[in-house]
Amino acid sequence: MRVSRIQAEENRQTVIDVASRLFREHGFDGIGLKDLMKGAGLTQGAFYKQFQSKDDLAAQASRRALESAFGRWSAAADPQDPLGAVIAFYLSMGHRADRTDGCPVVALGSDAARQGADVKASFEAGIRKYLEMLGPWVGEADAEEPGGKAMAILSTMVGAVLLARAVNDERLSKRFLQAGAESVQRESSAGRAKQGRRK
Amino acid sequence: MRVSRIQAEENRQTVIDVASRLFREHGFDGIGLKDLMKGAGLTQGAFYKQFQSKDDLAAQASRRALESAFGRWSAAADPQDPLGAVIAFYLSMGHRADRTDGCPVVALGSDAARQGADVKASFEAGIRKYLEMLGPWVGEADAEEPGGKAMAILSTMVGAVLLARAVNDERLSKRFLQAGAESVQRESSAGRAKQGRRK
DNA sequence: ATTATCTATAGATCTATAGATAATGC
DNA sequence: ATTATCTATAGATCTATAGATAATGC
Repeated sequence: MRVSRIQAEENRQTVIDVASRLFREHGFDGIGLKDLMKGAGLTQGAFYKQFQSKDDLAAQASRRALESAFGRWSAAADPQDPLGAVIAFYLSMGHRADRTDGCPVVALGSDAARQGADVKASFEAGIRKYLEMLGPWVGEADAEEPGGKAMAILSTMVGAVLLARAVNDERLSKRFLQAGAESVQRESSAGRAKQGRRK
Repeated sequence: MRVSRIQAEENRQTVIDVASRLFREHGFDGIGLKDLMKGAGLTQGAFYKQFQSKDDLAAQASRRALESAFGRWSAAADPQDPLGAVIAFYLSMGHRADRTDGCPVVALGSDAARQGADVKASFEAGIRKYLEMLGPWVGEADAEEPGGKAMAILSTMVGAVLLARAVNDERLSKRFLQAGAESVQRESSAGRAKQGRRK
């Protein structure tokens, strides 16, 4: 029954990956350890050799989910128009429909607010990375502290997808995504104009 | 043990009120029927004479929560500068700290996305009311369909509070709220300028 | 000898239902 | 007679732990 240390570490990573997706789909309270472990091909009994508690896994899975989402932004951002490219997939009906692999801030933001400091630390680290990436795109210098324009734009993007998911009417959802995209474009081009970098 | 019909109806309303607050605090999956009923001074056994299921209560409590939040907007909105007044409390550290009585879209938006059509219908109705109220404040005519500017502004407000709650660092939270407020003011004054109503 | 995973289980809690009780409503 | 609420419980599920097993690592 025992497996090698390498295999055990691989299993641990698989559990974190699976949890990062299943938590986004069902919420932290919406799925149990049994189903999380089953998703990784293991049984519930193996859990506590790998993690301290369900909260511990929630923190690690949140970190993993944010990293994965950041990777998507990096991959999508083509050099010509990185913000436009990110907006195109973030503010889309595809993203609205795909909680499992979508942005964890939207999928779990309300849940994260009820969690402990560890889960919030994972979110905070991921959110800071988003802001660092957004800053230069909207005409803000690389700075220690994130800029207000990047923060407002991220808020608009997150809010638009959250609202698009909270309603039944798909036409209304589309309008939230579209309105968000237009607003972000306005805000960002105003920023770049100030720097004399309007395209 | 039996109470009058009037008392029974009062009890029902109390359960809905209590649930609208406790769901915002703990999430739909984070609190059970026993504690919900205890909050209204009843026992769990009385639940199913009043509601079809927990989902049924979730839909009714969501409706109640949105109505209550809309009431707060109406109360806060002074005629001189209604948007400014709403922003002042919505994008505040007080609102960040008070999930229980705060905006249900922020407190339960991620959860609502996982719920059935009834809960989403409650959210949709409430969100449409928010938009109807916002429209005229940002220079949009009263129309059948909500305007894009109001939708973008609501997205920014919701997103800013969601992000402010998902991080540990209070300074970062404040900056999200501040950045959201400034962005909304920019967007709305641009709207009013177009209509020649700049103050 | 150590240990990663398994099966089994403790003890709590969850939603929902059943039957008893006592007050209302006719 | 009806019924709003109560106590009690069914049956499922939850997190966490205990002990068995079998392969690894020394």
